[in-house]
Amino acid sequence: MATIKHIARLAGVSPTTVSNVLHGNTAKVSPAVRDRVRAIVAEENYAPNQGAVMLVRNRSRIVGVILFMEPRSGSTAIEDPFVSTIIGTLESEIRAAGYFIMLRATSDKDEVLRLAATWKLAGLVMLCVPSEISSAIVRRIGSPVVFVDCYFADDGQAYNSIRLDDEGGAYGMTAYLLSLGHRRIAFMANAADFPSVDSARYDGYRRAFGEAGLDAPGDGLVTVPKDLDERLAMYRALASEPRPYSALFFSADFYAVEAIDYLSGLGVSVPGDLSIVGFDDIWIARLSRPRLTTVHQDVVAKGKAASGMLMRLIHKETVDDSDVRLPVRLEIRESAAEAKAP
Amino acid sequence: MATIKHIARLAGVSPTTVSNVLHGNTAKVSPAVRDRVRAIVAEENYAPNQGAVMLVRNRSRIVGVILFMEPRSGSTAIEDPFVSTIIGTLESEIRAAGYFIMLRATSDKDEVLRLAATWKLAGLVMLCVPSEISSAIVRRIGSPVVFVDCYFADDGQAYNSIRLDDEGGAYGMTAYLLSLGHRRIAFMANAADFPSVDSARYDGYRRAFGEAGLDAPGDGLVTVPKDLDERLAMYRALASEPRPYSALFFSADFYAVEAIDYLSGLGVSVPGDLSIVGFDDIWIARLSRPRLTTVHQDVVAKGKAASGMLMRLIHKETVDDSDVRLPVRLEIRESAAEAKAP
DNA sequence: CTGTTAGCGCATTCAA
DNA sequence: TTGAATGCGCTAACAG
Repeated sequence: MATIKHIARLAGVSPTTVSNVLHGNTAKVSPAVRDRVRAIVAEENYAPNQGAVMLVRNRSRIVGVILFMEPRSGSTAIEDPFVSTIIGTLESEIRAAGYFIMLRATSDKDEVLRLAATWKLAGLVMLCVPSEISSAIVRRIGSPVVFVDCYFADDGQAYNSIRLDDEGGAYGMTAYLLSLGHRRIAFMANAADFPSVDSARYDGYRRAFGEAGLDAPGDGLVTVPKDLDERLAMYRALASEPRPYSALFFSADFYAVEAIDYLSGLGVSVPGDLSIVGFDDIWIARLSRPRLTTVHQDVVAKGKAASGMLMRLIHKETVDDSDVRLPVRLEIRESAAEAKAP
Repeated sequence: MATIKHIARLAGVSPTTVSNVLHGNTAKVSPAVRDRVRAIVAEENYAPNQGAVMLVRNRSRIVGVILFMEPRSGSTAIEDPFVSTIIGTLESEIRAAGYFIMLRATSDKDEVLRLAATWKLAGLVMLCVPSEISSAIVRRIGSPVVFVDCYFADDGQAYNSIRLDDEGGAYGMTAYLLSLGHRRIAFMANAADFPSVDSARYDGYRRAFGEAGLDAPGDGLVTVPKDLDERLAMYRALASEPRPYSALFFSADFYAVEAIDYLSGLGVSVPGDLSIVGFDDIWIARLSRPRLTTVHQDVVAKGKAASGMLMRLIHKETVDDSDVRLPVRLEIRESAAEAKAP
């Protein structure tokens, strides 16, 4: 293992000089020495011991990417296509910025705190964290944190946040369904606890009814179970006559695609018998049959925004907008159609 | 930031004693002191400075997860559903073993070497690495490495490897297609350069023909372009009359699903006009219409096997089987049917 | 322009 | 049973 001391010995200079060359403090080093040292550094394949760097700077070049995990949701949320896309984008952005990625799935705020402390993390990106947790973390952590797709309690704290125009997207989709003549529209979400992505989308859903001079159905909010079997039972109930709804607006494409697939198997025609739409536009949305009408978001832009904001925070540059709301757009494909006349 | 020294001061003992308590060297510490120190450690939320630990042990508790990336393939391979599933599994397994995950996508062997050196990695898991690279890495790295889904040049080196029975799986699928009466079967892969996953699967394809007393078509190996537009052009060519093949055996579900979708849009009936099958059984395979007939692999088992083997290597335990071949099975769904009589 | 030195937090050896 | 001393590799302040 090449060390600075080792390089210095080979070059016949002191460790400090090597360190200066490595850090580009070339003003302090003669060109001849600089080139000689550089050659040896390259030749010996020198790589700094990041442990030593951490120790002396009290900071590492690691960015923690924290994936919030439901306590009981078994193994892995990473295979969610949305999550994997954002992780992929974050990886390439953070790497390009010269940092290293530590990936961790957890549901425990203390674990996040411990991770940041033990590795002296340069910063963190937190995905899909509920508000109690983000609040506790922001209050007690030393490193800069950027939250992606999180909503926060109104507790007067400052959060650096990248999210979507969830309310507006859901508003647009609901307005579109209303324009097709649907009135019995269900908003389907895991849980619309306030504040959260789902609650913001639910707000948009209700606003669309309100602005159309209509009341949202009293039973318009439907909880999607996490358990697959329970979910399939729910799909069956939604399909059986008399159909309780004419359109299902899922807050996540994943479930929408699953529902389309399952209901097609049951002989329900989508969108002939039932319109089904989603939110997110994950890449399989256009592979489903019929292709899913959904709300499109730009996940790559989201990853870039998150990593860009984090880097500015790390470098203590000013962040003009610390609550970015990325736009979304309605992506009309085939899974929603005009409501049948009653 | 709580340090050992800090804890020691609070407990009125020496740093050494605190260290002994933390490491469970309880034989050297009186029970009273032990409990007092433990209480303070918990209260102060002590977390060791991993930089210092790295420095003194010359080893970190980080496992590198390296995702091989085609040099020109743009951003992110992580969103490949197979890759995201295996990363998710690795994350949970490695975390459970008490290690941290450093995720990195790269196509550069020197970068891998530098990563291992600079972070004193405890071990590495390398995904889908071509043989030239694995050979160079294994020769020059200090840390244990487990390769997942890699094939190796016959260079006499020892590789720790987890992979599938690729040859057998492709054999089984091809035999199945032959039993349906297909003869004009194309084997569709990005590149069947030897040695690789694709070449092993291609071997299985040819063996099935051989054992049936048949010759594989001379034009049986078809290269799938990486570029989407080129791929779509190829699908069109495959669909136009006279159809060059009656069945397409894709070496990856991803392309099979894409082809089914695209060709359905062109009015080609699958499997009526053309049988299409895949390999891997990614989760969207059962969402496609028709559902994809494919070769199923157990990705979770693969992740567990990889992490388990790596942990044994890290702890210098003996590894009985350093070249694990996980079984696969034919998953017959709907996308392949009997060949039409000519 | 170059070298000497101190100290970051921890594990470990040796001494008490 | 406890503590003092050492050194891991590096950066930065300072001295030459």
